Parts: sequence; C-alpha cells; structure tokens
Amino acid sequence: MQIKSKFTAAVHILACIDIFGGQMRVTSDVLSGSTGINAVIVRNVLGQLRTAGIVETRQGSGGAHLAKALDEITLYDIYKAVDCVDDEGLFHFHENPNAECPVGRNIHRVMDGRLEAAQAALENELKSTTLAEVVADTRKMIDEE
Amino acid sequence: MQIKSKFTAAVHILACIDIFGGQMRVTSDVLSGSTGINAVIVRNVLGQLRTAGIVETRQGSGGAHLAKALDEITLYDIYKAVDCVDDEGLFHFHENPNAECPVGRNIHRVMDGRLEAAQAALENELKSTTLAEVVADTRKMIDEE
DNA sequence: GAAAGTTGAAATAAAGATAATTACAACTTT
DNA sequence: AAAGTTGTAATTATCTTTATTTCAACTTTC
Repeated sequence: MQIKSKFTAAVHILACIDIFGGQMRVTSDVLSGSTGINAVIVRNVLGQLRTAGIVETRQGSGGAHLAKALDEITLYDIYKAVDCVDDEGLFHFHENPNAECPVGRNIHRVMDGRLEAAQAALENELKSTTLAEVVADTRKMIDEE
Repeated sequence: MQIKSKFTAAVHILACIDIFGGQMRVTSDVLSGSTGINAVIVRNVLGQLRTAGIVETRQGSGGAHLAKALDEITLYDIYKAVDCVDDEGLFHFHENPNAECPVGRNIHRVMDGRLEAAQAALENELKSTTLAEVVADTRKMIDEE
C-alpha cells in the first residue's frame, strides 16, 4: 500500500516549474521528460494544481507558472490538491461487518477517532514544510554536484 | 488511495478474540462471520499476527488466543504485523525520473527525510493507543446499546 | 488567416494491488 | 476413524493507478 505517486510527482513538477521557469517554457512535455510521467498525466496533475490555485496554465500558450509564492505552498496543500486521500479517510474498513455481531456493529465508531488522529498527525507534518524549503534544498544539491 | 483494510480487519479480529474468547472457540469461520471477510483471508491475517507474536493459533484444535496482554499491544504493532506499509515507505515515487534532469536526479533525496517524518508522525500516533483501550471502548458501546 | 504547438478532456487499455475463492494436506480432538 | 480446523498454494475477480490514444479549443507566430 502506498500513497499514489501523483503526490511526489506534483512536488517534482512544481520544483521544475520554479527552477526552469526562468530559462524556458515549462510545458507538459518538458515536465513529462523530467519526471518520466506520461504527458497527459502531467496535464491532469497540473489541472488539479490549477483548481487548487497553486499553478496557472493556459490553453494554447503553454508553460505553467506558479500562482503563489513558494513559501505559501505547503506539502499538505499539494497533497490535498491531487486528492491523495478521499473523504473516506486514509484508513480503510471492510464494507460488510456483520450488524448481528456486537463487535461488528461498533468497531468502526470505536476506531474512527483514533484513525483520524493518526491521519491528522501525518497531515500536520506535511503542513510544516513549504515548497520554498524543498526548492532551496534541491538547488543546493544541484550546486554541490 | 487507502491503507488496506487488513489493518482495521486485524483490529476487529483481535477485539473479537478478546471479547468472545471466554464464551466460545473463536475460529476463522466465526471471525469471518463477524468481519464479513473471507475465512481464508482471516487465516492469513491471523498467520501474520502469530508471526508477530500477537496471537496463538494451532492447526487442528481451532480457536485463536491472544499471546500478550491487551495493554501490551498497540495499534502500531498490529499495523506492522499485517504489513500495511512495505520497506519502500508510505509514499510512492515514480520509478523513472530522468537522470539527465538536475531536478529529476535530486528530488528523491530532497523529499525522503520529510516523507519519512510524516510517516513517523502517523506511526507514533498509532503507538499511543493500545488494544486495551479499543476493547474497553467497544465493551462500553455494547453495554450502552 | 494558416500553421505549428499547446492545453483540456474523454475514452480506452494496460499494469498492479487487494480481496475472494477453490482446493487440499496437516493436524487435533472426540 | 470421523469431524472439524488450520496453513498454504494457486487461481480468479475486482478495483485502483497509470499510460495511451484521440481530438477539439486555444495562442502565438509567421
């Protein structure tokens, strides 16, 4: 079980938009080349990031741009934007517990609060880093190569 | 994307073993009946819990028993036992980032530490509740019905 | 305004992961 | 010996994720 690669892909994409944005038009083809991800999938991710107000793209002209300052975009914003986790939550229950069984009909409620707390802990951690840090670290690594 | 239901299933199973253990032989069939999960899958989960030293089962005789005190089993122990998350970690990277691209060949390293921290936050939260609490809450809910 | 290049989006296919099912040998108890 | 159970392997089904194909709508440039 893994959180879908769309999340890390989105971070990769945003880093590229910032780092290459000055030098070239960062099209879905360019991003596909850097990430190894199919260009249509890249466009889907960009679409979700656009809906979330994180990037700007336009039909025809080509080239994505950040819609916010790097330090105003957290990893959590990206994670939310690409829908890593739906409304059901990160944890999954089996659909058919037996309502005849006293444990079966209560276990969900007993667990819910605790699982939400665990998910919140993960998400809070993601809120604590911004793209600014990620890009700064990436630039540093590139310089040190 | 969701953490596989084997985790919540395992918690359900363990709660049943404790709550019904006094009254009946808790076989994989009984557990299948309460959870709605196929009996073979239940046996697989029990096998993983046994390997982790959480339950005891024996061929032939039938009926699972807890191998530890309820307050010595945390949700994290169960989560680990059933292999919700493999060695690759909770977050998933696309396999083929372009090594020619300076971002492509560095982004993984940049993100790793932060993603591990997020995963650790989730796991620490799971460490903070024991089966004793889950079972106590379940019994309370049953009594209040 | 035509050509070239791009985005947005839908539909379909491929690949991978999760859960269910079938089948049966090994084991315990009665 | 019979009945019931576990452990395990093999297969199938279902669902999710990712890739691919296709094309209309849009911008820019010539």
